[in-house]
Amino acid sequence: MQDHYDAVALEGRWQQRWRNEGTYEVDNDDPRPPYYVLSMYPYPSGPAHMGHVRNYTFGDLLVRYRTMRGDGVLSPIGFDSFGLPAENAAIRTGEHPRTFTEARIAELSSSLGRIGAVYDLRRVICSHDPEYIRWTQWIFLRFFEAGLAYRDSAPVNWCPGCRTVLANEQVLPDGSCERSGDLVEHRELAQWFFRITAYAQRLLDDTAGIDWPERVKNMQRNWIGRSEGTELGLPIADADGRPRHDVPPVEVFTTRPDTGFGITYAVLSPEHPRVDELTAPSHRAAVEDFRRSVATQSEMERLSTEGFLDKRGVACGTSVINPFTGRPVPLYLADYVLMTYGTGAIMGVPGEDQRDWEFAVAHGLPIVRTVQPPDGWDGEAYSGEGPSINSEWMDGLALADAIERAADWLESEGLGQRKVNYRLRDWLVSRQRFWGCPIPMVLCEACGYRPVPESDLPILLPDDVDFLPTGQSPLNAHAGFLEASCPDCGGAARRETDTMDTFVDSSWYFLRFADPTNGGAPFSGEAAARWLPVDQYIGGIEHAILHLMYARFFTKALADIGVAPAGLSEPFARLFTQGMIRLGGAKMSKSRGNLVAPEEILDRQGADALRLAHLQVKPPQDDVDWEDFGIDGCAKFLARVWRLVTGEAETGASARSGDPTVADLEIDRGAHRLTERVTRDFDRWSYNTAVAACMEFTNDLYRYLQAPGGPHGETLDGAIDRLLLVMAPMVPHLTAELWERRCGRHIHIEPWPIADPEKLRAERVTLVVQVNGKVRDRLEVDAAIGESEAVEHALASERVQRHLDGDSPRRVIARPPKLVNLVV
RNA sequence: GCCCGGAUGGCGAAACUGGUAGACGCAGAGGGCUUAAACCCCUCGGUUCGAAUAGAGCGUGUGGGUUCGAAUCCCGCUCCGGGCACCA
Repeated sequence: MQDHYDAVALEGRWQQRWRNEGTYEVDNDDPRPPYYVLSMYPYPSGPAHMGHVRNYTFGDLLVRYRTMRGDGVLSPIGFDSFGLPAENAAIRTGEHPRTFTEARIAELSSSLGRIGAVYDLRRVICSHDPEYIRWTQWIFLRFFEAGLAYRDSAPVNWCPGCRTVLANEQVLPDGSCERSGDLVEHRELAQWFFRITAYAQRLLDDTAGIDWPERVKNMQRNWIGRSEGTELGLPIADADGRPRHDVPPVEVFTTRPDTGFGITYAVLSPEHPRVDELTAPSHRAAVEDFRRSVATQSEMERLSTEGFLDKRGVACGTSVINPFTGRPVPLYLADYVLMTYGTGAIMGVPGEDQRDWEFAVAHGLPIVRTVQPPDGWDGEAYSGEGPSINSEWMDGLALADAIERAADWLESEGLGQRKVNYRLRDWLVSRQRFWGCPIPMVLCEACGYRPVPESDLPILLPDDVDFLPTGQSPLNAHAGFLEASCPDCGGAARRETDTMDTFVDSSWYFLRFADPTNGGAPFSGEAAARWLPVDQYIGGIEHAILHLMYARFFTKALADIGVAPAGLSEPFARLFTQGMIRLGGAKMSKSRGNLVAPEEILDRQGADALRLAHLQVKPPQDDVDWEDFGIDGCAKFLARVWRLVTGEAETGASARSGDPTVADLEIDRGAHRLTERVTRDFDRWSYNTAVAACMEFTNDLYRYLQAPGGPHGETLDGAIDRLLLVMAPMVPHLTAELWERRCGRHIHIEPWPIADPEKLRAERVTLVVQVNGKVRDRLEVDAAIGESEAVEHALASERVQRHLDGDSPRRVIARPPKLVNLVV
């Protein structure tokens, strides 16, 4: 065992061996306890980038660790292989997205292998695989049957750059496209939706039972945005200011029904369906102008007009009745009232809402306070706690009581009812793109949109297509694809050319992994029940809302319609979100051109050094700067371990015999302590400290070996065994090689070492002696020292005596064997 | 504006339930090995005063508090990061 550490050569050998021997393949009837580790499947963009390396290193560590712990670990990998980049490349070069994508998959797959990540490669799935398409479409049809998929005309976010509709989630707060950065426009289009809002409450409630980072759960709760309030009707006023009974009232939603006496106006969204009906002839021209200007505004412009509320609203020339006072108040249109939230209309209560206050001032409307602001209040609207005023039968009530009383009154008078609103909208899944899963519907002139029969699945994308520079989906021009017959009447029909948002594919792939070759169903209930929920899901924080929310929705919906096991309500029992990698302060990404290619490091220093650097640099959940990585230091440490184990380092240990030395005892104890620390650190995602523990122990071994009176050969062997075993999940190649050389066995199927509690206990410990809380001395004492003995020792210390200044301690706090604090 | 996190040496960080602040690594200094350099091995290192390997003071963003004892718990503030945001 004298040759030098050649990481690159030995890594290739081991990677091949794990693949050939199927070391990490697991069957669905494996007798070991099931454990499902999943790293988010990647979009195949070519060779792995540093973010991939980080993600798959963490996942791989866990797969190997749990395997050594005795679990039957399901470790699958797949590719999120539909999506825009392949289609953009096709538009540029003419290469079919499928061949383009498959080349990228081969590259990515190979680089994942090169970092030493191991998977059950029999279970690989790709979103664009015909079998996967079949079951994605099959699920769409089940959702359609269940009323969870529907077509509706809706104002949509249209990205002119991508020439497609975007989900709300894909529009950035400044109104630009998440992907292309183009300004998103508003258009009215008929689109396919998934009814995720039907699950809003369950998606909210069930966050309580999953072991996810609080931050992510919080983001999801924010996104769902539950709001409790009351919906009430404001009757339309006639010319004399009396309520009309021949037309329905304007419905508004409010969280503050207690402010009802302060309603001094009402506002409709410009898109509200009753605008025409409720506009007086005298105001029609102004209202029409206003609606046109709003429609052509981008989200950005609409936001930028903040602060000029006089220009952002227009009067309708009609009035509605404040049901609390019975008096008429004017009706307006304003662009800040959204048709997509609540009822698309609001009541204006300037006294308690700052935006309403500003609107009232801009339009010369009266302001009536209905909550008494605190003394010295010099602000405008007051939305805090306080007794009701100017509110007749509510006067004097505290805020919470007033809200209840007002809601009760509205309900008892038949004027309104309590209601819960959510910010969450239905999921728009239509994309006017080619490279996605076709939506399995046809449009029959006679029957309308009809689902294609199950026997026709999968509906596949044609190969003979031309990509136009306009970016239009070539499906619209492909006669063979378009042509269809109606499954109901048999008449001519046109196939749907919209494809599904790629988030649909990633909303159920983790279920398919449980049963990836099932030809009669997306997966069997039995297989899903065995593996799901995923025991540990690992991915980037950037998926905190979209992917994770959609996957949760799918899991619940599939369980409800009897496809997934009834008891399966959540897909991912535990979630870990790793931090991003930055370079020069910016997130590393292809579009920024600041990628560091892992391949170069793999060629030079090897996968183990790169993996170790990822583990060591920072706590895994933190964002990390590439500048902070110490690859060289990690490579140096691995070479140090190599020399220690192969005996290149001078040991002389094997020559020793006889009674155990102090070094023997301490090294043995250190080895058990190492085992304990690494185990605990793995279980709590503290990989940086696990690496530190290994380095520390290695340093200790070197020092002991050089000091006179070193350890016996057996002690050293035992210590090295433990060191290699606990390092195996982190640096799998080096440890596998050294282990095989030592004992001819395969380290990755060895059992995980257990720390002997007896050996964790030290015999001598440091007793800290404080005087008035300041450390004045440190004494080596027996670990079993008693309280009085510890105090005795402390008082005997010369340094301590000096600080006691002749006094005897007024109070003694003894925590043997670690600390004595003398108070004078 | 609302909701979450953070803040510790030159740098990344560690400190399990309040009990030795700075483990481990990077960068740095010194020494050993070597004809020499690299590699490798060992040692040092928060800061101030001090000749000191003597001793002492000060130190975990900031101001208070609780406690024998606070990086850790409580209250106020500052700064940084993230999420949501005309949401009625």
